[in-house]
Order: sequence, then C-alpha cells, then structure tokens
Amino acid sequence: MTEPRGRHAESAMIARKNVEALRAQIVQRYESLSPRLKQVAAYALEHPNDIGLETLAVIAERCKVQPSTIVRFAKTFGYDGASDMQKLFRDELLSHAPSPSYAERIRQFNERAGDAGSHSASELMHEFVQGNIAALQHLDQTTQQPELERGVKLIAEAQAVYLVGLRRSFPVAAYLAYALRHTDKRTYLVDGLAGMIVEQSSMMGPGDLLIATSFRPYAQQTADIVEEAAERGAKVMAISDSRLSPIARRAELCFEVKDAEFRKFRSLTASLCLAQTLVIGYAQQLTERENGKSRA
Amino acid sequence: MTEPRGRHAESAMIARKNVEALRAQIVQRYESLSPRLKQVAAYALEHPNDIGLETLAVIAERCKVQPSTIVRFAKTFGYDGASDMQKLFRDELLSHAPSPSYAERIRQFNERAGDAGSHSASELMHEFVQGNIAALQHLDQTTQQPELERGVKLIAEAQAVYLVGLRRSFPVAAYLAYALRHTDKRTYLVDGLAGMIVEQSSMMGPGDLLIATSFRPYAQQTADIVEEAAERGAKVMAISDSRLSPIARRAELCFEVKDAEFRKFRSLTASLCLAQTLVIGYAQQLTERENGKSRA
DNA sequence: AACAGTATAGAACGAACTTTTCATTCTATT
DNA sequence: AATAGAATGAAAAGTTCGTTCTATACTGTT
Repeated sequence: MTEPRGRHAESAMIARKNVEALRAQIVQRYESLSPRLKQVAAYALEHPNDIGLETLAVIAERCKVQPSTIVRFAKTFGYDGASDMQKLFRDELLSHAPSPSYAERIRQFNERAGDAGSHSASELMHEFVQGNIAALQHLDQTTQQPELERGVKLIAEAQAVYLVGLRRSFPVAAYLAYALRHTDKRTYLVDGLAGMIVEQSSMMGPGDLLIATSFRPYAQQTADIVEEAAERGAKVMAISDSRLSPIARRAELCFEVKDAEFRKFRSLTASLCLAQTLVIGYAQQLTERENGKSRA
Repeated sequence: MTEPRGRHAESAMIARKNVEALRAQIVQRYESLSPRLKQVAAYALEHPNDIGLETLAVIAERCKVQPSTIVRFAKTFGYDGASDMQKLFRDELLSHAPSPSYAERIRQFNERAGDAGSHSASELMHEFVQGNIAALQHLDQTTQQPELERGVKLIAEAQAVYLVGLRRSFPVAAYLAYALRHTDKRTYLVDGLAGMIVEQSSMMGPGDLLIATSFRPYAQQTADIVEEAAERGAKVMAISDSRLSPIARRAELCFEVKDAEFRKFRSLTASLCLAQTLVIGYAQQLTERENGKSRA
C-alpha cells in the first residue's frame, strides 16, 4: 500500500481538525499541486458549502474533473477519502449553525445585539456595512429615472469626457476614468499632476462633458474647473452632496448623493454605485446600438 | 395505491415551500400524529440541521424509530420521500449559511445581470444596489474579527504604509492613501507615475507595510511589487478576491473580498468598506491611546 | 371476543454513491 | 528520441443509502 502522506504529514494532521486549517494548507500547498488538484483546491476555497453538502459527482461536475480526482485531492491532504473530508466541511457548516432551534436562534441574536457599545473591529465593520446599505437604498429611492437617463445621454453625446475629483472624491473620478476607458469614449482624468490642473482643464471645449465630483468641504479647485468648463462651452455633470454646492450651480445635471459617514470619514459606496450605473448604462446603450446596426 | 395526502393536501403544498411553513404544519398537526410520527416531529423541530445533514439511518437512530418511519413522516407532510424533505432543510441551512450563501446571491446577481437584455437606467441602478448590498453583507459575514484586528495592528506597527493598486484596484489604493493621510501615519501611494513604479517600491524596508489590492485578472506589476516588498523585509497585507491570487501568497494577511460584478465592471463597494473599516479601526485605536495617555 | 383498519418493525431491494483499479496521456530527464 | 514516473480519465467494484414490501402488533368498534 502506498503512503499518501509525505513531508506534509504533520501539517495534514492539523488540517484534519478544522476547515480553517485546511484552507491554510490548501493555500500553502497550492502551487505544488497538479493542475486538476488545483481546480479542486480553488473550488474548495470558493464553495466550501458545496464540498460539504453535494455528492462527489456534483462537485466533480462543477470542478470539471472526475469524481476520483476529488478522492485523490482528499487523500493528498491526509484524509482517508473524500467522505472523510466532507465531514469536516459539514461540521463547519453546523458549527456556524444558523438555526439550531428557535430558542437558540433568538438567544444568539440577543447576545449579539446586547454586547454592542464597545467598538471591536468587527463591530465597526458591521456598522459600516449597515450604514452603507442604508446609503445605497437611499440612493436607489431618491434617484430619478429621468435624471439617470439624462446622465447617460450626456455621456453618450460627449465628444470627450473629462473627470475631476480631488481629495476624498478622487477615487470616484478614478473609477469613472477606469470604467469609461473600457468603452470607446475618449476619457481624461484631470488629476492635477505636476500642478497642471489648469492646463489639463483648458483642453475642454464645446461638445465635451466634465463630470465633477465634490463633497463638503468643497475643494476650491474643483469649483474653478467647473467654472472653466462652463465658460469654454463644455457641459457639466455634478456628483455632490448638495444641489447648492459650488459645483452643482453651474452644472447641467446634478446627482445628489448622501454617502454614509463615520467620524469624518466619508464612505464612497453610494457615489461609486451611481458612477457604475452611469457607465454601464452608457455601455449598454452602445451595445444595443451596435446590435441594432448589425441587424439593420 | 393509497393517497397519503388527505384534507391537509393544500397546506402540505404550502409547507413544501419553506421550512418555516413546515414547522407551522408540524405544530398544527402534531396531536393527530401517531406516536412514532410524533417522535419524528419533535426531533424535526428541535434538530432541523440534523434532518438536513444526516442520513436517514442516523436520524432514525436518534429518534429511536426505524428509517422507514422517517419516510412515512415525510410522505404524511406531502413530500415524495424523505430525501425530498431533506432538500428543504438543506436549502434552509444554506440560505441562513454564514458565508457562501451570500456568495451565491452575488453569483446569482451576476448571472441575472449577465443574461439580461435591455434595462432602463433605474432598473440597472436597482440591480446594482441589490448586488452591492449582497456583497456588503457577504463581507460582514465572512470577515473574521481576528483578521481585522491583525490588519489594524499591522497598520499601527508600520513605520510607513505603502499602497499599491493598479487599474481597477486603483481607487481602493487611492482611498486608503487619502484616508490614512488623515492620521499621523506616513503613507505613500505607489502609483507608477512616470514609470517610476520600481523606484517607488524600492523605498520599502523592514518595518514598513505594503497594502496591495488586486483582483482578477491580476496585474503582474502588483505581484512584482509584493514580491519586492517581501524580499526587502516589509510586511504585506493583501486585499484580493482569492487567497490563491499572486499577491495573497506572499502576504502576511489576506482579506478575501467578493465584490459585485456586472459585465466585467467590478464594483468596489465591499473593498472600500473593508478599507474604511481598517483605517477607522486604526484611527480609533490612536484616539483611545491618546486618551489613555492624557488621563495617566 | 372477533374483526377491520391502522401503525410499526425489520428485511429486502434497487439506486446512487464512493472508492479503487487500470489503461492512457502527459512531462521531464537522459 | 527514448523512457521512467506522475497525472489523468474511464470504468468496474464495493459500499451505503433511501425506499418499498410484508409480516406482525396495536387500537377501537361491533
């Protein structure tokens, strides 16, 4: 009988104990695995629940390997067989058990709710998540369909799109630049590199669109660029937290976004979601027109 | 052939849909059940997870009944067989499941979004909002408290923090740079400006921390910088979509983030929420220490 | 007390599943 | 170019599992 455990014997024994250890094992040994075993490894990391619940045939089919490969994988990591490994994942699923029983569920919930107040890192995250979800839902409720369509239309009609967003708004502008460059639209990120912000924005002209993002406290430079764009005949779309903001006043169209905020640190979740909607809305319109043309 | 469905036929059909309805059914009909079926009913209410995960033989043994009794129980409540009923409990387990259920939701979101034809702009936004919410909840559920704390600690202990994220990951790095500069931490954004990416990253040394962000398809340059950081003795924190990614392997700590995605356009919502948590976690720790000092 | 109808236990069966085996393909080395 | 060794795919072998069937025990009625 061949011995499947090599120099990984001890560590494999550790991996037998819990899924977390196994995950670590998989990551550590990933590079040394054969191609098929890599497939299984990746799937195991991505879909641990499937490993625990589905049959080998199903898992194999989803990994695009033979059932026997799953067994080989399990043995490689020190298990007697695939079933043996599956037990581990199953137990894990149970240990995180969501609904042991009604009483238990309610008890756990109360415990979690009860010890709020102190701010451990994961409590912080939980708060942000809740705040960001609220911000997203607010965005969804308050954003008007016609405004979105006007936004997409502005992008579609622009010869070129200039993007500006400084300081905390910079990631929004950067995301828009990245995303729009995946379409055929000429896109320029006004980043003020080498103090050339004036020079960069002096390129704008009629037929162009400036998408300006700015939140309180508004950067003066952003307002200046909006001003310049308007004077040069470019259209302006604003993403801001108020229609009264300096960049909103000269704008053709203004999206008012209320992002979650926590101790001076503004989240950008809602703004980015809006940005994504605009870009994909535009990309979709492009696709449809192409299809329309090719069909016609 | 006898018809197991009696006057409970319609309600049994409802019970088929979800565990909650079945529980109600069981409670309602409990008194009219035979002794053995009562045993099974009680067990099903108390240990729904067992019903979903264990084999009939095991469940039967724990109920102190024959396996065939479980089958009769299932048929009494309108299922084709015990396996049919088990599926229900299994799905329930998965839907409340800790991690991959949300991953599943994100996946489903992506699928739905993928095969969609044309959408109005506000429908698009609604879908993004839902997808992003799912991604945020997934983040909250899968991120481990100890990992977050290690992340904050890594930042706190670093002499300087270097940030890298190219292409679609750039906004994350930019946001981290912006946010961290509002603390006292020395922060450098490795942006590869003027082709100086190698020069910029050669500044790193022992005691420094590199926070690298990269998503599929991974930028080779980002992996190179991680490599260089590790060789120069700097610690590495990775924000990525897989622990198997090139940047994750050399990392001290890796956060696995599943962002919503729509036709190649990855959202950054979850990644940014994680970034925010880390920074504010660090900022809070700073504040607490200052307060501690001033009181002493 | 006998009987009809129902419930239960246990064995038996067939289907599905995991594991093993073996032939073939691939890869690296000489 | 040849060959040894590893990796893989396909299928057989062996096991486990869910379901059904039947004999028996129970319950309530006449």
